[in-house]
Amino acid sequence: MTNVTTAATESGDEPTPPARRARGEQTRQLILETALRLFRERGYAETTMRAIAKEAGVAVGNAYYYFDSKEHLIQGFYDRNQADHRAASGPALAGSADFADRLRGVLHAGIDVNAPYHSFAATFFKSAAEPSSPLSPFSRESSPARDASIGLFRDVVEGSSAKIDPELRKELPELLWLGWMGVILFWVYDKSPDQRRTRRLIDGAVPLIDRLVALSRLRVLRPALRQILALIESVRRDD
Amino acid sequence: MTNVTTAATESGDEPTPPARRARGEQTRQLILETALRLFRERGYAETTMRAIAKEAGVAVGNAYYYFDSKEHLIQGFYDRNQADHRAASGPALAGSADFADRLRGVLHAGIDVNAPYHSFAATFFKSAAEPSSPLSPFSRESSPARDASIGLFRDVVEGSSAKIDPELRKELPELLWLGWMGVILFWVYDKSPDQRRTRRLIDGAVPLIDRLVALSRLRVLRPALRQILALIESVRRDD
DNA sequence: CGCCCTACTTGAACGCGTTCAAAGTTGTGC
DNA sequence: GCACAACTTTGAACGCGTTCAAGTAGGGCG
Repeated sequence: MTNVTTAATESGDEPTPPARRARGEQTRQLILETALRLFRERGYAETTMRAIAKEAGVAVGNAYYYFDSKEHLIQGFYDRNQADHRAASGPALAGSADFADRLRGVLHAGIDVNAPYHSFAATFFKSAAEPSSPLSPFSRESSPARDASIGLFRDVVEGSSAKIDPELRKELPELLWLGWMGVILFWVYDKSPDQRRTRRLIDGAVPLIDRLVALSRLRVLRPALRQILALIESVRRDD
Repeated sequence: MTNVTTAATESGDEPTPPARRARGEQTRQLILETALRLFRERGYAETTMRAIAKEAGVAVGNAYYYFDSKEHLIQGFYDRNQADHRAASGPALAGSADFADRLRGVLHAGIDVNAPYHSFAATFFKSAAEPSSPLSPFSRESSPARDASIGLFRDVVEGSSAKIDPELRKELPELLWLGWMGVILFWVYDKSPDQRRTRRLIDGAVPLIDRLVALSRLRVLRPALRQILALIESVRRDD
């Protein structure tokens, strides 16, 4: 774990906050790094806040000064993972203009990136499932990571040579992201060696999606497509 | 099968114990009833094991004699809910032979039954999301409730006049159950008044499913259907 | 320099889910 | 009746996440 924060803390001119003390930010990073390391080494449930504090050389209360709860520490994991996913998707997005290739590449890259955390991800996944939790992929707190992820699928669509119905094209990135959440859900439950069932799911589903997307321009299917898009729209309304 | 887990599990087919002592079963029911009542009144997280014990007039430890954990109390909720769902589906299943009507009726009945528990269901949903949890809808412990639920959707299919591709017909109950899990997932996250977005989702999705199922018999779509069924099969393999 | 203000830090304490050794209760065989 | 074993019940105690009143420190201003 390389300390990425030094550069930021050394500069004496921070933009938004009063640039007076960067000491706190150092402690914050220290606690976060320590926590993520222990999560990886021992698992989430087995890592106590007391252990994190002790290992980081601070008091328990100090961790709560920087993080609202133990769960909030995972948000850092999310953010880093999202960045890794984009990086790992680079080759696939640069290598082909074929929609199916691009989608398959990004999905497999996502699984690659998450693979080392399979067992540990499963245990903290339960936190993410609670709708009111800030860790939920649908929560306001997760929206930066979510938007970044949707952006990744926007790149899949926009960089592809596929001819797509314009109305569908608009919705497709978010729909693909939703599908990706489904894949992650499947992956979390996947106990097969190397999660190969998830790989098969991706390889099998991508051609189907590809064909479905291509069919979206057929005039015969226009009413059906419209109906689906209308359903999505009507379901999205309200709050 | 190997029912060695706790002394608390149903002793229905165990050979050894003399069936004389049913006194424990009374206490077990008392604790369960009290717990579910308090969950409904105060919510899951806000109901403490101490409060359940006090309200039931027993010691905390006694609750743990019959239930491995606070989460295990929810299994009772599951079972009852499943029975209620079937009962509430009666009219819809008796009233029409139209596939869409039957499916819509069963789905709405399921939401009706769960509605009183919406806020509390959301908090216990996080337990269900953990793959290793016995509360997971895919777990071995949940298989009785799961099988019963799949059976409900089998009734939807078998009692309907819809003409369905025979291969699809075989898989359809389980697929509909999976879809039902998706609806529940959506419902848990649905914060609109009376969860009306979930109602709209059902009303919008049912005709689409109905049409899709009807199309399954078209010869042109046979290869596509085969491909989908093959994907399901290939993903199901392994463990 | 010295004082203040505020960002930061502390650790005891709280209530929680859970455990467990001990005690109580009850049916059965002698 | 008695003793024994199995079943049931108890509540103090443990370790956890979390809170909070109290303390510390270091830059800015007089």
